[in-house]
Amino acid sequence: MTKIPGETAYTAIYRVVRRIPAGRVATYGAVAAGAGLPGQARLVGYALHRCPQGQRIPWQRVVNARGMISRLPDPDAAAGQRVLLESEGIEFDARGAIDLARFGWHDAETR
DNA sequence: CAAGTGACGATGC
DNA sequence: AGCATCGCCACTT
Repeated sequence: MTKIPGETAYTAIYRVVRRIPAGRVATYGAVAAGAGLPGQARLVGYALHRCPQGQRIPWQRVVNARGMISRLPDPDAAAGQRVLLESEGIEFDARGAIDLARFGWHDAETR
């Protein structure tokens, strides 16, 4: 991952999230690692929390380590995210979790 | 400038 | 197995 001086961790995170292909999901930790911030999963969540719509970040493809959707004080938003992911081909189990072993995305280049 | 907070994760109990 | 706590870092008040 090319480290650009002056770039905040946020931008790096957004870039990684944007690289997540449809039909795949990445965990906060994986995104953090890909962004050059190993162990800083919180920063990823924080960055996505701001939800920069101007960059159209597919934040819905980022889930926690259990493959479940976090945040969601809004049950409506949760359902929307789930449906959106399902429409991309992602399958949820009875617990509402995603099988990371099959849908978990791992950066092949880790640039 | 100091303290609090947060879409998480790992560990302890 | 489920809950409580600490750690990590950036941003807000």
